[in-house]
Amino acid sequence: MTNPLDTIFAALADPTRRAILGMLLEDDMAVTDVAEPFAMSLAAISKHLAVLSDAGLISRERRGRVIWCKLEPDALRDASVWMQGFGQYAPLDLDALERFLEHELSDPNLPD
Amino acid sequence: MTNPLDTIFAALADPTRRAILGMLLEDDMAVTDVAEPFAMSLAAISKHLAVLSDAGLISRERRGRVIWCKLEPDALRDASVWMQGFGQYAPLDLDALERFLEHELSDPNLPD
DNA sequence: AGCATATTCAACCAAATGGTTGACCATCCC
DNA sequence: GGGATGGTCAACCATTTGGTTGAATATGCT
Repeated sequence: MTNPLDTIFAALADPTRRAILGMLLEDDMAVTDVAEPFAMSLAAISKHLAVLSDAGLISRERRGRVIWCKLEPDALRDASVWMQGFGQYAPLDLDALERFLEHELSDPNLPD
Repeated sequence: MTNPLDTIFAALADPTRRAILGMLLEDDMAVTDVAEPFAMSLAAISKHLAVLSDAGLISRERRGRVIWCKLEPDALRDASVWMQGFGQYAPLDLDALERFLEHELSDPNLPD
């Protein structure tokens, strides 16, 4: 009954979760490795991963005793398409993208 | 200190607020008129508009005793650009856009 | 079997969210 | 001035959120 976009946008509203997505953009990761750079408990990261998973933004696959997290960019397409309804802007602005990736993905809310 | 994307995505996570954005896409509206189709108090809508305004997604201008709400699509560009970093998908899919506009904007979470 | 590693679960907590109602300003009109 | 209209403010409430800690579960290693 709740719209998938509710869940997707809510998942994206947290800087820790966006940082996680940025990390997974480079490669699949185990939960422990995802948690490593953050200044919070493993359980907290596990919850964040559950939120991302519920939103369909990532998938988790157990292999042995480690659970591998994988980015699922398809879920973002829905949200992106929805937002394009409001755009008088160029939908593919690579320069702006690059600036944002620097500010967002290479400078996530990670501890020093 | 908090990232603008936090606020923008959080604002988009609520179906009422997305419906409001969809309404404002057609034309600027007074607060009372925005509230009219929803089954909740004017004060609640006023709060939603404040959230959207804080996120930069709309602006409000008082003219006489009525406050006009106006869509500010620029704020969405930032979020859209951020999301494009995750896309192996076509960033401008007009067919999908059209389908979404039908499901989302012409069928928002409005009461019957 | 026994221990270490990987991850989640459960209970708890503080703060934020989304709604309500009633009082309060501001503006227009007579 | 006085009344109706447009909107916000303040206090309150229930639920959700984002974090904690400690216990539990599952797998791998020797």
